[in-house]
Amino acid sequence: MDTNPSDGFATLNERVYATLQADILAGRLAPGTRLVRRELAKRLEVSPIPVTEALLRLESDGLVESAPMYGARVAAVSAATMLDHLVLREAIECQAARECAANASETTLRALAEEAARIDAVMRAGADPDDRAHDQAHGALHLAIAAGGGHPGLQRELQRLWFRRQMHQAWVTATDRGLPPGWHAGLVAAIATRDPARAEAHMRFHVRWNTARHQERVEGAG
Amino acid sequence: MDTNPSDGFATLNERVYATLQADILAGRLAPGTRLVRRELAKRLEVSPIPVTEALLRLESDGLVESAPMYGARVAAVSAATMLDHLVLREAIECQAARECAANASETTLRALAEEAARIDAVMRAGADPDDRAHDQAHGALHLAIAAGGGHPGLQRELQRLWFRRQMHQAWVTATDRGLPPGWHAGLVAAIATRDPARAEAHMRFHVRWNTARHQERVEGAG
DNA sequence: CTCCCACTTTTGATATATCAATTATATCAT
DNA sequence: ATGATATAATTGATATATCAAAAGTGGGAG
Repeated sequence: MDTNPSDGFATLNERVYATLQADILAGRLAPGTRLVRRELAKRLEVSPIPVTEALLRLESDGLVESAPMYGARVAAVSAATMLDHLVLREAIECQAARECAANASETTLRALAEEAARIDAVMRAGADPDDRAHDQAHGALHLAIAAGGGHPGLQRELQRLWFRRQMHQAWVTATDRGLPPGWHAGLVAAIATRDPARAEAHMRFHVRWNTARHQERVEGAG
Repeated sequence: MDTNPSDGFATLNERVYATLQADILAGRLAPGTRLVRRELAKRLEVSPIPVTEALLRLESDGLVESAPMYGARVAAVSAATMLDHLVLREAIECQAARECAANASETTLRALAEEAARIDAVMRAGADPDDRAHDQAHGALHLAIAAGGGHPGLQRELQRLWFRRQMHQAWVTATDRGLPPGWHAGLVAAIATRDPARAEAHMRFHVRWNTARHQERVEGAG
C-alpha cells in the first residue's frame, strides 16, 4: 500500500520498523516469537520487502535474532543477555559521563541538573512501575548526558542500547525502589565537577546498581 | 543469479555485503561515492534486493550513510567522524580491558601475553604500513581481549568499530611508528594484574595514543 | 545571457511472482 | 507402535515489474 504522508514516516520500512519495535518493547511480541515475513506483511498490509528490511534493522538493534534460511524471532531475554547488555551500557555510559564532564557547556550542565532533580523527586514520590512518561524522561536524561559530550556516536549507541533495556523491563519486575535520595542529582553533580575520572566513577556506580539488582534476581531464582 | 555454495556465503545478501565491505575498507570505493542499487546489482550480477539489504547492514556498521528517497553513499571520513569513532572505541575497549582483567582464564591471559609480545616484536622491526597480516593480527589481539571478558556484546561492538577503523586507515597516513617498546605487552600485563581499574587505565592510555595522533594531524592540517 | 518551467531520465521504494530450503504431515515397513 | 521416508505446505531468498520522487535537460520568456 502507499505511504500515508500524514503519519510522519517517509517509507513503509520505517513504519513497519516502528510498529514492530513498539510491539516488542511493550511486550506484545514475546521473546522467542517467530516473525514470519508474509504473516507480518499481511497483518500490516504491506509487501514482504519492507518487513524484511525492518527485521534487519531490528536485528542490528538486538531486538530480533535471525539466521539465514531459518527466519527471525524476537530476541531471547535471559540472565546472560541482560548482563551482556548491562556491561555494554556501562561502557557507553561511563565514557559518556567522561566526555560530558570534559565538553558540555555550562548551560547544558545546568539543564541536566534541573532535570535530574525533577526525576529524583518523581522517584522519591514513588513512580508507578509502568509510568511511561517517567521512564521516558529517565531515558531522556541519560541520552542528554551522552549528547552533552558532543559525540553523536555515543548518543546513537546509547539510544540503541536503551531499546534493549526497555525490552528487558517488559519481562522482569522492575525495581526502581530503594534508590538513594538524589540518585541522579548526585550523578550530574559529579559530571559538573568537570573531572572525567570522577564523572566516570559515579556513572559506573550508577549503572552497576542495575547490575547488582540483576545478579540478586538471578541468584534468587537460581 | 543463484548462490554458489562453494564460496562460503549462505545468501547473496551476505556475498554482496562482504564484497562491498571489502571494497570500502580497501579504499576502492572512496568516501562520498554514490552507491546506486541498480548499478551495483548489475555489476555484481544480482537483483537490487540483496544489494538493498547489504547496504542496510553496511549503514548499521557506519560504513555507509543514507537517507530515505535519496540513496546511499560511502560514509564520509573527516576529523569529526574519526574522533567520534575513537571515543566510541575508547568506551568499548576500556570496558573490555576491565572485564578481561576480572573474568579471563589464566590460559587466556597467557595466550594474550604471548601474542602481544609477538606483535610488539613485529612493530619494533618496523612493519610495512600496509602489511595486511600484521594489521589483521593487531586487530585480532584487541578482539581477543574483548572476548576474554566473556561478554559477546563487547566483542561484537568492537568488531563493528574495527571496520570503521580499517576504513579510516585507508584515507590517512597510518603512523604506527614511534610507539614505546612493549606497547601491547604492557597492556596485557596490566590486564593480567586482575585489577580492573588498572587494566582500564592502561587501555585508555593505549587508545588515546591514537586520539592524540589524530589531533596532531588535524592541527597540522588546520 | 539567465532564470524558470515542462519534460525526460534516473533511481529509490515496494508490490508481485518464482524458486528453493525447511518444516510438517502422511505413509509405510519393521 | 516406532521410526524412516516420501510428499505436501510453509516460508525465506530473490528476480522482475511498477510506481513515484528526484535529478537532470532543453527550450522559451525576460
